[in-house]
Amino acid sequence: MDSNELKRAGLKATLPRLKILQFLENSEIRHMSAEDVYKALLESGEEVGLATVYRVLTQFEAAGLVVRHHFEGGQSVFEMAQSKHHDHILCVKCGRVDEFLDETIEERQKKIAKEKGYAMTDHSLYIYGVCGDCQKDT
Amino acid sequence: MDSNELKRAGLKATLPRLKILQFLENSEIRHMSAEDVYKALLESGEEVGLATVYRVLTQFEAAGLVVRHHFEGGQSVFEMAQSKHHDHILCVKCGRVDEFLDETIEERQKKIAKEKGYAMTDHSLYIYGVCGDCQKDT
DNA sequence: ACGAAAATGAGAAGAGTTCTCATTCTTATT
DNA sequence: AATAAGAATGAGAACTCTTCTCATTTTCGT
Ligand SMILES: [Mn+2]
Ligand SMILES: [Mn+2]
Ligand SMILES: [Zn+2]
Ligand SMILES: [Zn+2]
Repeated sequence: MDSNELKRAGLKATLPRLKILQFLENSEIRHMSAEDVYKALLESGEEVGLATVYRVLTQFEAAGLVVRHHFEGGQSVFEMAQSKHHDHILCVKCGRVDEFLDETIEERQKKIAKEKGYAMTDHSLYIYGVCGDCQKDT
Repeated sequence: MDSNELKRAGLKATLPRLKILQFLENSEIRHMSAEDVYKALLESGEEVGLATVYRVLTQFEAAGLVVRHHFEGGQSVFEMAQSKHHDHILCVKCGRVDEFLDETIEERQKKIAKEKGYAMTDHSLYIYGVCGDCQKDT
């Protein structure tokens, strides 16, 4: 029962929130835009408004249930929060997304922030390239 | 004469392009949105259309004269291209932007791309935090 | 089951950016 | 210097993504 997960997050267990949470948890695709989630729910026969999807994803983000990313292309992309932070490498041809965590980079970032006198709150790192599969296709 | 710089870039030396290029070159602020450029030109009495500013900045980007960044907040931000690539650390309170270049991070990124089988084309790294000045203010 | 408070959904609105197309400007050629 | 062909401009329409508004529906403690 996901309703407990919502309760724990301080959110009422409404139908739209349950549907969205279940969908995110069960989807094989980890990184999805609000529109992706909306369309997928529609196609599986679930009735949810687009405005609600946006609202709920933002609430999930605030509650720490999901993480929002700003990949190139203008839309926000969401994924279920994992225990450990990670960064992303994306294929500019097919949109594939891979994840990585590099402690050296993480440390360096902290060092840079300190050197520049900043109290670091966050960071975002995206590597763009052509994935192995797309390199084959000519 | 900036017109030569434009010619070299394969662009006709039109008045709007010259104005925008001069403004970018002489501005003390390095990182600006299209709207910033547009408003600044208006205020200094120059007549340029907003659509033209967007168009010209995109052309300058394609020509390698300027670099486009996607800072948080949804707008594209532009700066005159420098000889050397660099990344950014931004204050979430006042919007201040500092630049840095860390060879260790650069190398690590290449390594990660290789490990994941990607032919790396680009990367973007933003560190967010509270700058020294803003830490003082309460 | 009831009622107060919160959430939803449809569509309007907003922000940032691109597009359309009639008019103006640039530049190569006389 | 005048001309002409093609390119660039600017005003506003249009587009995309996201948030807001508000009437209606749902949740949940009693
Ligand atoms: Mn991820
Ligand atoms: Mn910079
Ligand atoms: Zn690919
Ligand atoms: Zn600051």
